[in-house]
Amino acid sequence: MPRAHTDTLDRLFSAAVELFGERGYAGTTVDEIVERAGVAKGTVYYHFRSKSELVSALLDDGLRRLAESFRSEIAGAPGGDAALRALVHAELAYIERYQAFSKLVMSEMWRADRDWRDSLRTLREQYVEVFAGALRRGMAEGDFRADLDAQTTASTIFGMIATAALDWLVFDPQAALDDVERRLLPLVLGAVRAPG
Amino acid sequence: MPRAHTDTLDRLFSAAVELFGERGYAGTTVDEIVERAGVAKGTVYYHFRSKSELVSALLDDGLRRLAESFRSEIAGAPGGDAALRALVHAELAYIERYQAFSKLVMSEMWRADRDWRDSLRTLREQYVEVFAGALRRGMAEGDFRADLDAQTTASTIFGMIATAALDWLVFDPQAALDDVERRLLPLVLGAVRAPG
Amino acid sequence: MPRAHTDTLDRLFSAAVELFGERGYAGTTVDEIVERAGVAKGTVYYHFRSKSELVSALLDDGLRRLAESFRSEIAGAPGGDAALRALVHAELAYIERYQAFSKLVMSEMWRADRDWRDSLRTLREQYVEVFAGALRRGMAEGDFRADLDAQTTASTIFGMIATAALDWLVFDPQAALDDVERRLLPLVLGAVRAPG
Amino acid sequence: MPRAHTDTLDRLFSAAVELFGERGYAGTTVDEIVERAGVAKGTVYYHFRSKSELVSALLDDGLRRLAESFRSEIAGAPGGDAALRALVHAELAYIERYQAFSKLVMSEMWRADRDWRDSLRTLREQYVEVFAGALRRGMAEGDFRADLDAQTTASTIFGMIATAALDWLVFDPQAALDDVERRLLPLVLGAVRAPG
DNA sequence: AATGAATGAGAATTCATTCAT
DNA sequence: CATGAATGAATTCTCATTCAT
Repeated sequence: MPRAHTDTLDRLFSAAVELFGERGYAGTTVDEIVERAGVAKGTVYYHFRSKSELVSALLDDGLRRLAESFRSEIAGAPGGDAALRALVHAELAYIERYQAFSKLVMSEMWRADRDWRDSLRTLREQYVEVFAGALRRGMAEGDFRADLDAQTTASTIFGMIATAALDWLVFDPQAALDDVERRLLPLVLGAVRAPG
Repeated sequence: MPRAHTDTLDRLFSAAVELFGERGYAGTTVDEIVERAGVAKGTVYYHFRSKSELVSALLDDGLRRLAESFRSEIAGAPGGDAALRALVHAELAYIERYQAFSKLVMSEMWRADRDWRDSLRTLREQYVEVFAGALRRGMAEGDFRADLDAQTTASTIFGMIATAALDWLVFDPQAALDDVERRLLPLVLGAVRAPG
Repeated sequence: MPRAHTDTLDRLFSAAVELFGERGYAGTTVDEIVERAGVAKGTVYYHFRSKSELVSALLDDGLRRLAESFRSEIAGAPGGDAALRALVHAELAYIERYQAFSKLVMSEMWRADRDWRDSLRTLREQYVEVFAGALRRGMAEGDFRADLDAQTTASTIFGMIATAALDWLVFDPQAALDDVERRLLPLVLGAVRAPG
Repeated sequence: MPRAHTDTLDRLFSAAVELFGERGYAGTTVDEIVERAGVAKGTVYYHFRSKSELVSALLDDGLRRLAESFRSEIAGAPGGDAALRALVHAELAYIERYQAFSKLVMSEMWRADRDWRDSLRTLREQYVEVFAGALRRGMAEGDFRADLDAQTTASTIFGMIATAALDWLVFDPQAALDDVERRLLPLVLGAVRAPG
């Protein structure tokens, strides 16, 4: 029964990402994960060499999903401005859908000494590159200011969206995503648009 | 050889904040803290009921410092625009000076079930209020767009500055603070300024 | 090498009861227990939430054994007098066989603020009730004085036997149980028998 | 001011005996003692070499008091029977007055490995000897059974009274001492009196 | 005579990992 | 594939004791 395998892994992934998001990597125990997943403790070590390999797999998985989400969102955008709007929407939607994963990433991003450090670096490079691409298009089209440094602007805007989204989820959870987007979008566009 | 009370606590605080910033709360052991502080293990438990109470005290202390820094920075600013520039500078300077504390705050801000949850809430409210004040002045003076929601804009801009600063410290540490500020300031001002 | 579940718990129980009997609860370390039991330290915490829960389990176990021992002893006794003789014998035999447990109970019985307080209360109620039953039979049959208060007499006689037995074990260990019983029985019977 | 010294020691003694009675020797910390006594921690080590020396001093003190109480009580008793009645009264009164000390003694009496083991042995020998003296007088006068072993009977009766008294204090504290004595006395006298 | 900050060895508890089934 | 009892090193926390004041 091939379903069984996938099912077990899915339960493990969901439980792990939720808990890591809530309590952080070091603050989450394997016991808590297996309890929430409803599987036995040995099962984790049947599928993964260690706790840190579990988190690596988790990051790689989430990373793949984020990249896909960004790429498909930006695909049909006619210009840099439209692409940036689409990315704001995509990032907010992603964070809403994968809250736990997003919290995990924001909490562990600045750590120095982790085994899965590289997964996070790759994650960051990918999304920064997608944002930077949209920015460069907008600059080339004259919509965005020409003096922007695409790289740093990209990571700054990514962080701006991420903190706004998490702030909303944690401190004002009953607000609608649409409202958040409506308030955030002018700030993002204002930050990069050419004046006049 | 008993030390002066303040000295012992200072050493403990410095060591703890550095390590928590580097490795997170759960990733840091009390042994590591006391070794770096050069005090005995019992000393932590003489002054604090537990490891988590040490973090609370740490947060309260850093919070006080941040609020002071903001208030003194903003004091002489002639208007909303100048105040916002001053706050960008102050936040960057604070994060550079208290890197470890800043990482700690960013890592723990989104956690749900921590003992020091309240300290973090208070911290957030205070700095959001300072930013919101500057924004309201700028809106009243016509420099900033009139349709801004001061609260959410404030927290978004704070997060924008914080992620930019941490990104710089972690991924591009040899860059100068001045450069970061020069690249960041137009984005922040563009985000809130009235067009035209 | 995992052992059968029952075996591990048995070894833990035996080791713990011996040590608690010798040194008291607070005077016994978990390290000493696991060393004597020949298991790893984590095993205690796999089976019990804490050291104090181990004591509770121990008390509940010993309590069950004592109740069984009393009930089977008294079963065939033809009258109150015979039942009381049987109980004296049963209690002495129990204390000789479960010395450590008995010392533990006598040491902790008068404590106010323990986690296992309820286990001890139940223990006391059960044995007092068995003694009181025998006393009531003897009173109804006219062998025992009619003015006895069955409850308080029961607990007094239980304590009388217990202190005599422990005194013997601690201060005169080479004496035979038979001798102790021979010297004790007239005192017990004299205490309750109707004169004449 | 010579009062001060005595006062401090008194507070220390009271606090220590109460806590040792409630929680046992090993279960009581020096911190708890000094907190209840309202003195600083160093004070204990100014007056005593160690925690175990404090308990030794405590035992010696209580022991002296018990011996005095017994001796004065028995002094005017005309015969063995009257002396035994007086001792029952004295022991009950002592336990009521020095509850904590009594609990301490009963809880630690059966331990093997204590520093102050000898103090307890001496205590036991003294009170057993007083009871044995009364018994011997009663046997000589023909009031008590001639086949009693004075030593074991003495310790048994002491334990009988002690457990009855503690049982009363712990499990039925609102009862009056007089009632306890009235119910206990016939049992004690019945245990040793010559029949007929 | 008394204090209380500081100590560090030792005790309780946690937790990632292993392995026989 | 999956289990869960067992492990033991690492970790948090305790507490009797010291000592400069």
